[in-house]
Amino acid sequence: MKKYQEIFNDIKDKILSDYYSAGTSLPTEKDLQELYGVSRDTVRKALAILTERGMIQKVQGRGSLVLKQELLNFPVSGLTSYQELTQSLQLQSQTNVVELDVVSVSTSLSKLTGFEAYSKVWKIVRTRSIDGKVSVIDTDYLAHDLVPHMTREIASQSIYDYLENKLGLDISFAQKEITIEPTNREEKALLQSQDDYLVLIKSRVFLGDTRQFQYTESKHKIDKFRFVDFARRKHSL
Amino acid sequence: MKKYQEIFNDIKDKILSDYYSAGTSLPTEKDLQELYGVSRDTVRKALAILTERGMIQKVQGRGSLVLKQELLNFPVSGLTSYQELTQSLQLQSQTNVVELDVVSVSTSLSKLTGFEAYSKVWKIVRTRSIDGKVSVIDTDYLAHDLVPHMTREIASQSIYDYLENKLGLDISFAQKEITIEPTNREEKALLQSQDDYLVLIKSRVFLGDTRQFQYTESKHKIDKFRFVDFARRKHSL
DNA sequence: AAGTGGTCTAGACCACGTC
DNA sequence: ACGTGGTCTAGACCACTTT
Repeated sequence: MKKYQEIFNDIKDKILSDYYSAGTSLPTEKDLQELYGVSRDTVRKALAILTERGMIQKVQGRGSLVLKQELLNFPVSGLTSYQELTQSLQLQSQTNVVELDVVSVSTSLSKLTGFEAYSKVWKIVRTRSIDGKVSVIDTDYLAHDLVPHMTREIASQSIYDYLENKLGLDISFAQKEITIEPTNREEKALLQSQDDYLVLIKSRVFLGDTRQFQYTESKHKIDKFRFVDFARRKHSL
Repeated sequence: MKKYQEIFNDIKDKILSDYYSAGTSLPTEKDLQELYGVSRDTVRKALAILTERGMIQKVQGRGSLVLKQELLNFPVSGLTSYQELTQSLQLQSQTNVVELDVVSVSTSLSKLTGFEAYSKVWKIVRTRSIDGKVSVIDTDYLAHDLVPHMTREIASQSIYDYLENKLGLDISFAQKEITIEPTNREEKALLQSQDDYLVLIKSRVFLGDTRQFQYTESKHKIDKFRFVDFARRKHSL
């Protein structure tokens, strides 16, 4: 583990356990430097991650202030998988695999998904239920050359866990788009709903070496959708 | 202007103008260091911003790859004001000030907005129209002690421009939440719409010294809403 | 083996806020 | 005046990819 990651973790835990509480200041960079026995730059790297996550705010001349965490409990932002989400919130959740096939990418599907035409991809359709009620329909396309093996068993658990921990893929970044779309008959049936609209999240997901391995359309029941974000103002940089 | 900002700007412009084109590599850090006549750390700071914005991806041992920008044209993410947005997209947009008052914060309004009870705030209701059609209703609450002066004139232009450039406020970060809500009669009238739902964006916005100066509810017509985001996977850090 | 980015160090000086 | 974080430098060594 890198030193700055360990320091970040330690400070993060201390903030979450209220050892450093909201509204107070963290120790100065000089003090943290001595506390952990590292250079100032290493401390500053850890503080930079805390800043980016919205846990602290640095004010020149004053120090690093600990921010209130109340609104940040639900991290739909930042590329978190459904499985990780329900686990961290301890929700009772069930996944049902509706479809699992290998398909060839047509030219129109290529335009939508970003995958090369005529390449092979897995198509996986799943429904996600909480308290026995379907709240999400996921349609995943996975590059077949990066994910040669896939089963209903894996798809009903966490695909991300399998990709990262079994296949060792380095999932790195995503481009996402959220819109509201009219619901068709099939979607109404799957969602067991008469709502005329659903929330559609399209994402293209890439590995650390910039190869695309996934395209997903995630359709949320309109009353089950909530997106929480922490944003920093990017001045005219 | 800071050196790393200038370097960031220069590389950003070169990417946008296709001087460095998607799929190719940036010069090495050593080359950039010599090109700009700075230390390696300063180059790395500029590259870190490009990475965070999703413009490049660094791959150890290979270099900094330029990513495709196609999905990132519409930066609703990252705390951009409506005025800045319509300007950068060159949309014809009109703002109509429906209400402008000073109100005292009740206990319930305090809970919603995050402002202290019994403090004074501006309440501003505005509609935003594109091509003569209302697409957004904004309800803003601004801390009166931080913004002592407000007019219909300012509210119909850009409030953010006034706050940053006239008052010199340092707008820094926000906590945002996006949900879909049923539309009431008044909202239907303002949006000139029969839709049963609208997109609600609640945000609390803070200054660099962590004082809250704004709470906003932004209600979007459901078919006019689009949210695009670039997200990096935050491993179990 | 050579070249790339990733981490870490030690030190300097500046900008800002508080006292 | 002092203490804080912000910027910048120069150099070392490590991890990974390519040749």
